[in-house]
Amino acid sequence: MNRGRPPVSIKDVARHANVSIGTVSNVLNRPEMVSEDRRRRVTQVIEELGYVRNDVARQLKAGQSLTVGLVVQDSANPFYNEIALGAEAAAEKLGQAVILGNAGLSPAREGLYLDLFQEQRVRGVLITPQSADRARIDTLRSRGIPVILVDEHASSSLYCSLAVDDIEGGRLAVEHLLSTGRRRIAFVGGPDSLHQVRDRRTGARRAVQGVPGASLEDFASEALTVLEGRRIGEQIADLPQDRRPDAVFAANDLVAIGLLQAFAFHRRIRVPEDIALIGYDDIDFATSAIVPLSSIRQPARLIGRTAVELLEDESTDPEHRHRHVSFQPELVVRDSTAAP
Amino acid sequence: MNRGRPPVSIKDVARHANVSIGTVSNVLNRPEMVSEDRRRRVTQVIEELGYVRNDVARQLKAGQSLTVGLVVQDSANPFYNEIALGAEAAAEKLGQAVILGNAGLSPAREGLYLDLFQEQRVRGVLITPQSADRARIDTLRSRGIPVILVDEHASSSLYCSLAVDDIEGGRLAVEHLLSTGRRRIAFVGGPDSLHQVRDRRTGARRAVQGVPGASLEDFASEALTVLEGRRIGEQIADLPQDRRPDAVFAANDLVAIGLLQAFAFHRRIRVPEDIALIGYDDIDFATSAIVPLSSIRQPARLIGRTAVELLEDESTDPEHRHRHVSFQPELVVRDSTAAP
DNA sequence: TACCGTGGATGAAACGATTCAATAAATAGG
DNA sequence: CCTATTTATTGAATCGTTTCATCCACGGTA
Repeated sequence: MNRGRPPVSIKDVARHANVSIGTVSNVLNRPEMVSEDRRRRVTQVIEELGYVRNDVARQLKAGQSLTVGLVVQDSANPFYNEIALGAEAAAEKLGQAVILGNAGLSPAREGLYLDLFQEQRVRGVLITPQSADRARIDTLRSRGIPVILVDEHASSSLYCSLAVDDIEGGRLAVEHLLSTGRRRIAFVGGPDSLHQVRDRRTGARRAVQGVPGASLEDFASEALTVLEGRRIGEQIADLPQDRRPDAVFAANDLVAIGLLQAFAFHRRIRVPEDIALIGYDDIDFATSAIVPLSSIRQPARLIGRTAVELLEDESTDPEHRHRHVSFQPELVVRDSTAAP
Repeated sequence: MNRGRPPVSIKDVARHANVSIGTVSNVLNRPEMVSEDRRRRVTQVIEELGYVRNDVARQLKAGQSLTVGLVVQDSANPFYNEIALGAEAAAEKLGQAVILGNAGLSPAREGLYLDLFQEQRVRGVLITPQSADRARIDTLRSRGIPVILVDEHASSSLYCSLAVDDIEGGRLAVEHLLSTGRRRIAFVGGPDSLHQVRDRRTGARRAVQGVPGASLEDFASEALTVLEGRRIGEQIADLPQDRRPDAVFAANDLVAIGLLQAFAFHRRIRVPEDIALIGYDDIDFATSAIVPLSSIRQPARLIGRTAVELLEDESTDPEHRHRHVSFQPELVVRDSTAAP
């Protein structure tokens, strides 16, 4: 126990090794500049005293940290976890660390983490924004902290951004439903402040257009969660059969899983016989849902990795120009959309 | 864009407001000590210049940070995510932040994050350790950084710890299986270095003992993941029917979901008719599995919250005595263990 | 012998905040 | 009007690093 005992500093090491502070620092940072015997002496003292470099002081001096802040919409969504994993892996390669802030679907908490990261002088911020309100993010940017918009295309050219083509994804999903013979399609998702929701719906609309007899009905959820999915599922299940859709496109897999639960509970509705169902994100649990879930896959790890790489480029390359990277979604077919 | 432009410091604010550095600091930290007009002047300049306190410098001076490090075994497991959510919520109340390190089931990465947190001089570390090797953790402790063992009972009295009674949990699970008439029970889990695995198995053994005709067979997995669950599931499915168990207790829900997938793929095996299945942790996705999964619930959020509170106590109360908090698990019955 | 260059080591300044002793100003009391 | 007391403000020291100009000793060269 050494509660309260002040931790060993570089000064202590210097004293014990009978060298100057500068020498110890050199041993740590450019050992080739230090003579053999001193280096050995210092290294040994470091070992003996259990010295650990104080990164706080180091950062203060350097004015730049090796920590990247990542703000995600909802850490309960495995999709964002995958992004985080990708980012972590890339950061590790660069000798950096990722610290995660979970906005938990609340814009207020999003702001809270942005403030915190700003105070901590992180090297940059990766964020999956929740609303179109860019004021806070612009502020960060104007203070000189690089920001990368993840899973969203920047309209301005102030940021790097990376995103999957959600319109294409929506189109893929609904085209697939149509190809299995479904015509009365429902779209479940919300709130509309999320561009993911808007874009996927747009793609869905486009797919429906021009197909004779095909229609798209909208069911607005308040969040992209299992709970909301279940709620809307009950609504759909309660509809008279002739007004019920024969296929549902859910804005993400969590919502789809909620729908599935509701349908399974009202045993009257079978998936895919009565209603076909497709989700979005292709999270791991889609495979293991009550009925294995068709979905639109996004390269989540790659997104996370690329975000960190863009940040690194922005903060080291003086020639850096903001880029907007686009990824393509991919259809994954499972039981939930088998032809009836 | 102000790339490169040095950020605004307290000095700049002082200069613009025609006051001393100390006064600005006072406006920030004890505004009641500063006269009305100066306070206004300073506040206004802060606004104009967009000054943001540099937390790095603040921490250096203070020698203590407001950041808590949390190292989890595997962030892909929703159970640990729940713990993180609980910890975050509690930290927020104390004006602190949680930074997450994901060991990804690798002891090496666990060590890496411990080093990182140590360099960052975090206020303390919450960790769900992966092996019995306490050397690294002891080192941290001896350097004066408080450590809380999460989901594990400390044998020594050097740490606070909190855990769920896994022996009891194992007993609950298998007793339930026995109560539905199953006798040939299989336990799937590993590696044995995880006390969770050992304890849950021990509980299972105790439940089986003394029940005539009941047996417990062991299937060792290499990790507690969906993938490993699927692998063992294939093995079990390939057994001749007379050597097959009639119930499986999986060491956690991810493994259980993997088993479920394997059984569903080999359509020969129906759950619960042919084999009953129970998992552990009661993650959200247990409800929405192919067959809704029975499980043993642990109060994950509460665990996270309590961990932060213990840490706070340890780092502020000079009278602090290490505590070992125990939680009770709870049986949740769903379709996967319905009587045959 | 005087001079120069060089590889190592040093000491002090700087980063941006907090804190505290010292000071200045204002107020009260006699 | 002088002193004592309170209150507001300041300036300097400090935290633990890194960095850089300076310095020193030693060897080689003219």
